[in-house]
Amino acid sequence: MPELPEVEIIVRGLRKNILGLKLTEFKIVNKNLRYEVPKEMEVIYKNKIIKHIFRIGKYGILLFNGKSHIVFHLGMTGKFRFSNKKTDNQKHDHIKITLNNGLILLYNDIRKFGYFSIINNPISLYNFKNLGIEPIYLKNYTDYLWNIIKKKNKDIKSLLLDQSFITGIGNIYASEILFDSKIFPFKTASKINKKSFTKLLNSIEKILEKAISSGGTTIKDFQNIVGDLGYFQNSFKVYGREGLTCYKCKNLIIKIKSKGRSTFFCNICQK
DNA sequence: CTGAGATCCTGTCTGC
DNA sequence: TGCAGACAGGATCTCA
Repeated sequence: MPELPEVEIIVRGLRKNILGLKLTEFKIVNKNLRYEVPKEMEVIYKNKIIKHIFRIGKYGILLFNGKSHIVFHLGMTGKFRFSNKKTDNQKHDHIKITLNNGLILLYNDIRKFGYFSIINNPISLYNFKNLGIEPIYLKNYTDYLWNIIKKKNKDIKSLLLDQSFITGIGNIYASEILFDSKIFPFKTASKINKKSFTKLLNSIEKILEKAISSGGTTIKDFQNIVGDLGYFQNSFKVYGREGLTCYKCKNLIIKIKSKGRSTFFCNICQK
């Protein structure tokens, strides 16, 4: 589900609804996520106040008064929902947070690839997860990124999915970004010229911004915190369009599976 | 340093 | 209708 735009939408929703509230209970319903949810979280966050909520890459951060904060990752199927009923239990609910205004925030994750962890210094995420550049700051790191890209012998699509290069891009937006910048997904990164590279950075910014302003992408089940669906999928040019005609050249969109991930492209428009 | 493939897990869709 | 297999917005590990 969640690439940078979806996580951003979730984080904005949380900020709007629970910033400044106090947790009256932090309950672990099912600790089995990608990493086991630390039991002490139930004690640590009880009666703590949410001071800041923000996003780093595909991670969400909740800052509290005190020294312990929370980092969460939504994996493929992680989602939040609000409830005002204490008895609201659904299959695959993992975390139940009760706020001092009576609202209950539930974290549900079917495939359990997401997680909740304690973090003391959020900036340390950049180090221990080895995160790369935030898409919003790309323009400030043009030289840095160019120096990396011209040394990489892997294909550009793999590089875009590498969170230690640029953080936040996932499988859907990688295909869309490469179509927008007219770059063939399996082109070796080091062979991309400066002009295409500049176009690539522009496309990353453009596509991600448009996705955010569209409320994210809903293919199966992404929804924001109050249940609204995203609609960026209506703007897809290549993702999920294999066998359909390219909007630009009328050639058929191709799907290739590589490294376990599907890649969509137009082999006329993308060189 | 690369790519390929497996793995974690569950639900849904496709084809026979 | 049933069932096996493929596939899914991610990240990480092993092996070649």
